[in-house]
Amino acid sequence: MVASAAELVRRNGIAGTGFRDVVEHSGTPRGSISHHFPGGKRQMVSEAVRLSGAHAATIMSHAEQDGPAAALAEICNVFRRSLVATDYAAGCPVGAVAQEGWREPELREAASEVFDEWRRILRGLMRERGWSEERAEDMADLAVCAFEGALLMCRIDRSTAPLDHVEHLLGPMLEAG
Amino acid sequence: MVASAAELVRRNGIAGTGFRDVVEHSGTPRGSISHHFPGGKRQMVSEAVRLSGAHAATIMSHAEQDGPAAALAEICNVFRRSLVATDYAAGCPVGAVAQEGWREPELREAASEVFDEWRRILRGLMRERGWSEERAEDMADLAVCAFEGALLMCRIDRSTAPLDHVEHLLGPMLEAG
DNA sequence: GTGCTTCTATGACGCGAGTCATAGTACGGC
DNA sequence: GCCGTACTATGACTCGCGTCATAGAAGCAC
Repeated sequence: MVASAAELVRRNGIAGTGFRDVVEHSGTPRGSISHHFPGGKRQMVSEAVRLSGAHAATIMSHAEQDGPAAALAEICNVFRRSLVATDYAAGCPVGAVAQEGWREPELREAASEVFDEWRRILRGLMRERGWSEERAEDMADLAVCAFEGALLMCRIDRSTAPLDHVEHLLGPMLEAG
Repeated sequence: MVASAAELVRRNGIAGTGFRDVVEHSGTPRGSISHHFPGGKRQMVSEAVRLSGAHAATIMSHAEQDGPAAALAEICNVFRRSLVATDYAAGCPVGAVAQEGWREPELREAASEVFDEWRRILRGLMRERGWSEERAEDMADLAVCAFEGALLMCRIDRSTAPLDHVEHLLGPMLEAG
């Protein structure tokens, strides 16, 4: 159910994702919404964001031993495949929450933690490559920002070019301190 | 009225911005909505995006003679001031449409044109600095992606640090081919 | 089997949204 | 003075949403 919510939020945003859509998409019973999510929609979206964030973090960690550029390439590949497979409907659920749900403290905090973990992973990989703490932090910020922005722009362009360019330019930068 | 719509969409997104909010914020008569916007909400948001996009384009153009880094710095400064002045409520209306309104062809096209113009401006400035056509295109993509992503992340972090980092890292890159 | 907890089914409720119809007003050309 | 056009006022209508209340079913300890 949380996975379905994440998938639908990716595509349609928070406001565009209703409980009715979620139960239909997941095949779960409708009557148990308020039982599993006593916190209502906020809770469901919050959990969906954390799930997606953790998923992305493990993807990056898979390429951990190959350095920061490989981690970026890996996550870009996954999202690029999602984009083309869904005809550019699937963006990033965390970005969706950052855009629509930032007023809700619960959602803002969930997104914040996800972004922090992503940056922490990249920072760690860059430090292993000999980056200074400060430069690693700045660069990790840049990478995550560019990645999120690229997902936005890919949908608008109906093309993976922005993501390709971001990966192509940022990859070498992440390696060489 | 369009300006008010742009301002409200920046803050609350499309779904979070109703006609009632717009007429209240702008002080315009409520009864004339369907007269001025026969295309409904879509039309209003579309015009708001184009207005904001043109506004940002003129801001970048003001620093035109000082090169691409100055143009980026200028637009970053404007949005940074908006962020702190509104306690991190004001994001980018174009980004909001890219996230929420991309399914509506009219909105998608409006956002697409705005992004294209921004990239075109940056590309032109970089070509003047001796960049190759291909590298200039890639780099312009990266700059706009990182900028949009930074606005997202600034709201979540409640800090201008992501935007600062993007500007500091990207500025020198835009100058030196 | 009985009773308790956990989960599911169904539907009603209230709210706020976008839209639209109808009526009213201001104003300029002739 | 008259009329056509441009704009405004008001409110009703429908629709879909999140939420909640109530009732029913399944599993399980004893």
